[in-house]
Amino acid sequence: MARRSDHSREELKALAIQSVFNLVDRNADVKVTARAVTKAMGYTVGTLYQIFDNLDALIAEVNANTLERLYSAMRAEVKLRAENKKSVLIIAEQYLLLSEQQPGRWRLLSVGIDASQSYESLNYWVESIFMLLETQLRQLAPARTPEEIAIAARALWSSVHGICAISGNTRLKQRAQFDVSVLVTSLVNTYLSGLVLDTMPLPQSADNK
Amino acid sequence: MARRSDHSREELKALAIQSVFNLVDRNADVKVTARAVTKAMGYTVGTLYQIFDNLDALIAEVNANTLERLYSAMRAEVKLRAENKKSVLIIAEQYLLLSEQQPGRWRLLSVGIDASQSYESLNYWVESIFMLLETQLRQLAPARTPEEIAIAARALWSSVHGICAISGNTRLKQRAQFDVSVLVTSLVNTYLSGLVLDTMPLPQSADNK
DNA sequence: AGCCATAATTAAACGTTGTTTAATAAAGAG
DNA sequence: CTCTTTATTAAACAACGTTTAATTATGGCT
Repeated sequence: MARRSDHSREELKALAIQSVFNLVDRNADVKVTARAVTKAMGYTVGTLYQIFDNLDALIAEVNANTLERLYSAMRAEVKLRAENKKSVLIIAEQYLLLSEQQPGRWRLLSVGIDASQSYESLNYWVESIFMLLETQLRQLAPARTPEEIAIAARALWSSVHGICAISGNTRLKQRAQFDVSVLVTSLVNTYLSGLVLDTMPLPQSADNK
Repeated sequence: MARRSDHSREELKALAIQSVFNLVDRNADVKVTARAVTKAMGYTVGTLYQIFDNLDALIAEVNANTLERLYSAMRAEVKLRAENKKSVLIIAEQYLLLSEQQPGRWRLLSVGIDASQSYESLNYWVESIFMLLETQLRQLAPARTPEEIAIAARALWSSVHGICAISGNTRLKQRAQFDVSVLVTSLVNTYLSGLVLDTMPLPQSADNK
């Protein structure tokens, strides 16, 4: 059952990524293990290490793929429903949609963010999303400086992620638990109101180490 | 080297928790493993399972301990510096302080939140912090309904956590990275401005799917 | 065609993890 | 002093990421 050369190295990479998607889409809580992935590919575990340096590298590529799709969806929705609804809220809702409708992919992304590893491809798409977000923030609050806009974008992104991470994972069997979308909407709307209405400037980054 | 009965069951529990603190305080990135903890206690691995159901149960107790200390610190600082600075910002800064000055304990808490397990003791202290936060929010925005206050508290808590989680772990070697405290301050101040100034009500939880 | 070097694939192994089980050794009761 | 009980340990288990050695197929060469 050895050597098939059915797939080129690039095909194997894509196959591995697709296999991870299949695994976590079928069961969001599944452990994405090296043997499980390669078995789903129709190979044995060793093959993974001919394609990737290690399992984390594969997960990073998967996450980059997820972020790319997320970015495209955000961009498309913003273009489609411009003037209709606040664009920043649309962007946030797309992130929320990912965490709700593809929880497996989102969970992979969520733990990957903490992984302390900074992979190139990952950062590229995060930066892209930041740029998209900053563009909308600039339109919304033209009085703010570029640095204030950059800070706002990062604060918003991290906040929406935090809401999804805590309220999404904490089992909702808890009493008086609020829907995640309510929290996200509240955060974005209220923060944006403050950004537009408040005359006090945001703190300068000059005082950071 | 067997049976010492030097410690009662309760003492062993406290010893285990303290050992975990010692481990992560010495090195925030260390893997908290069953064998490492019991070795630090002066016992072998099996002893852990006579005290706790499993390793996660120990970590949950550690996290409850961390949250209790955090709650006390928040409460003390709010009382101490009342009228001086916005109390909500003080509360947020205490969370930030934990993540910066005791990163090991914070990391344990951070991954524990995603653990999908809801331990009693953990939830108790989270609820306590929420109540403290809601009290301050009520004073700050008396016009808001109790539900709006509750939503604001959860949105703020999750957001501050998200900022610490993303900006704290992503290696700051990144260009143009902003200090975590700047992001937290921006988020809290701007959100609070919106909460006070904006006349639009927060979204009701009735209109969500 | 047939052989050989090269490379892909696998099987097996290593060290480490959480957890369980059987063996050991200490403490208290009679 | 012996016996029962129980804390503690040593050893084992399965699963994990990763590495190594053994296979097996492919493509080039004569």
